[in-house]
Amino acid sequence: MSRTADEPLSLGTIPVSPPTLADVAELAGVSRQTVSNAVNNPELLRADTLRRVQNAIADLGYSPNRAARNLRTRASHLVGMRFTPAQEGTANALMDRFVHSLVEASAEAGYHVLLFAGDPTDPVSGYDDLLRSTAVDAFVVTDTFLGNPQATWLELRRAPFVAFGRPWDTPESTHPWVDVDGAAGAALATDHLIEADHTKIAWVGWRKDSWIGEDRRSGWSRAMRSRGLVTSGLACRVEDAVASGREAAGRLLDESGPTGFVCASDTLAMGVLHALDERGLQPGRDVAVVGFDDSQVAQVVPGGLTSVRQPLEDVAVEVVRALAGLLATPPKMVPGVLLEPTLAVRGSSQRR
Amino acid sequence: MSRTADEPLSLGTIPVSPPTLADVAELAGVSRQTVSNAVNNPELLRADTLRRVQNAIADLGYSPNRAARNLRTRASHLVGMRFTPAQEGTANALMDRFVHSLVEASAEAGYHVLLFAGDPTDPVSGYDDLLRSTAVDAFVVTDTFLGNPQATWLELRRAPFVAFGRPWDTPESTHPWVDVDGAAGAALATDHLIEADHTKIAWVGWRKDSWIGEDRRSGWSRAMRSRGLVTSGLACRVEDAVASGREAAGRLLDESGPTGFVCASDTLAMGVLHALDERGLQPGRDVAVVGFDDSQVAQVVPGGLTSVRQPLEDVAVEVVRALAGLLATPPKMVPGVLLEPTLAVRGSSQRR
DNA sequence: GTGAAAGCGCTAACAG
DNA sequence: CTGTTAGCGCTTTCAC
Repeated sequence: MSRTADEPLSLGTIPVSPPTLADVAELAGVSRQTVSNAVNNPELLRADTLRRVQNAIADLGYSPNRAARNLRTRASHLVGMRFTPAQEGTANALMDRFVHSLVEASAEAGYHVLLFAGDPTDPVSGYDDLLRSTAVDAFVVTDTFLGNPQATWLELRRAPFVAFGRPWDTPESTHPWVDVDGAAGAALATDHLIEADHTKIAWVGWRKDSWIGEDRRSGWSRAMRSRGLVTSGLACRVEDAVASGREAAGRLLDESGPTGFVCASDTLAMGVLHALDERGLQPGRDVAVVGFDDSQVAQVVPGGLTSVRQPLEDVAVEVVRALAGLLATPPKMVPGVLLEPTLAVRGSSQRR
Repeated sequence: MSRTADEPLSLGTIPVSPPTLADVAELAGVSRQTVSNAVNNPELLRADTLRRVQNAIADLGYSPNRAARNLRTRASHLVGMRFTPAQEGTANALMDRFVHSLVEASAEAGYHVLLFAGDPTDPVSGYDDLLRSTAVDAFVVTDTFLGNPQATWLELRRAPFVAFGRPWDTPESTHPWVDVDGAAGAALATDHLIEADHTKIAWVGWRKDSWIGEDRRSGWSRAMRSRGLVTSGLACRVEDAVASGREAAGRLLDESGPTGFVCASDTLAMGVLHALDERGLQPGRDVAVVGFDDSQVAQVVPGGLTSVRQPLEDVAVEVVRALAGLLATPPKMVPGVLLEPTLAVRGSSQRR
């Protein structure tokens, strides 16, 4: 069952072994090294030699063996990203949209994205093995909802990584990061409602232990105050779930009678829509609602849900840019990058 | 245990070079091969030797270098999956849910998932390079909405792959596949409405060139006919978009007055909800609606959208099982696997 | 500009 | 059971 002399045989479903540098060299009548140069440093070759080699490469359908190249260059051209299951019932498909963008942006920089699972209870699981086995060149760290132990851990190990999300809890961190200005987003949403003559605008946000949540909330309160509008009695902090948003909206409606809601997530905003629905109030006409993240839910719900949209495509591009900087020789450290969100205006915030 | 004399230096952000087999061997006082055996064939070692080696491995934090192992074993333990951007405004986050499951299922089988981008206009782009550079051991092919040129292409190259989706257009294919019985799902939805005493149940489906769409449609018509219910004038085929679903539902409502809708997707079902909304009809109470795919939209839309749910976790497990079979020596070909969907019942199909 | 030699870290085959 | 030998396919010196 072993490979004899020159005959590459098909092992199970695996096709004949692909051509190697040596095969190309033989066909082109040059040495292996010259083929390598043709691939990696074409400017070193004489024009006609180069063409001859390139023809041989094309004829054979040669592509350098990744494992061999990785071993030699000590680089895998892979970026690892932990991909934990989104909890169901949450409108938060944000990460998925980001992954798509990341895959595309990485491809342009010559990188592939390696997804790995991790024990949800251990924020650091999965990284260690990939790092020690040099399976990836760097990581993209995303799940920074509550603090960011991964960043601290990776920094300690001097592993190259870029975070999507600021190091809220560790301001002394020096790793590259890319983030979206949540406060600006919430302010954008609030201003949008204020311009439509709303004055009692409520905030439905996340538990206080979420840095992101507090950031977004600050945008709401800043926008309100800058227009001289009161905020007291108009805010609440709950779990990120439809039911929580519904309850919170019901309570706020009963107690303070807001005419507008700005929410920390589309999930919460959907909860607000539920509450309006129950009371026979129509979104947009009676009460304005703005969500956050511009999920698919916001886009297809009847009437449409106005929502703050994060520029995830740009985030991915910046992440890859930072990654490329980290991995360059010498490394070029890219400082933190903060991007501005936009507002996708739909029926839930407009009188029809 | 720290490194001796020739201390590897830190290159930029790259940490000290990780320990190798030789380092472990030296520390444990055995040969490199013994360490390799301790990792790959522990049963070959004497208990005390094994323990000594394992201690050394733990002390050093050793993990086999992937590239070297890949080169030697001609396997990367990576499965490639093309990840094309989902079109926005579509409730179809199905693939994302699948990817999550796939990552988890793969991890248990010792595989990581490599995502790659591809030119959306060329269904085969991206595969070729990965295959020739032996960067992945196999592929998971998913985007089989309209036919499946990838499968044919990969089969021709004898590349190992498993498809999520049946080879509708190439029944002569012999590759492994896993799919969900769409006809059964639609029948499930239809029966659900029939049991609630609906008799005029409409079908809102996809363009006729979609095999999947026709399959699902057949489940509806079969269920209707088996109860002696008429189907004529109750079906339409449109683009998979909210607006199309809305128009189609409006037309059907005006012309045939159905009291129930079964849709080929949640996106279309959302369109139906729009149409009901416009006419002041309440989903569930006045008209029943069932979607397909149980997207997050179905879960969070006010009232909830009843939807056919594909068992994606199981699909992923079966895909990995088939993959493992393909990659085993000798390969064990797994035949096609067809899984049954379930129905997630929510407000849109129940009188409240 | 091109070629020859060396070796990245690992594991398959064999010898002891 | 353990150690020795060889080489996966590639790139990095360094001669020519």
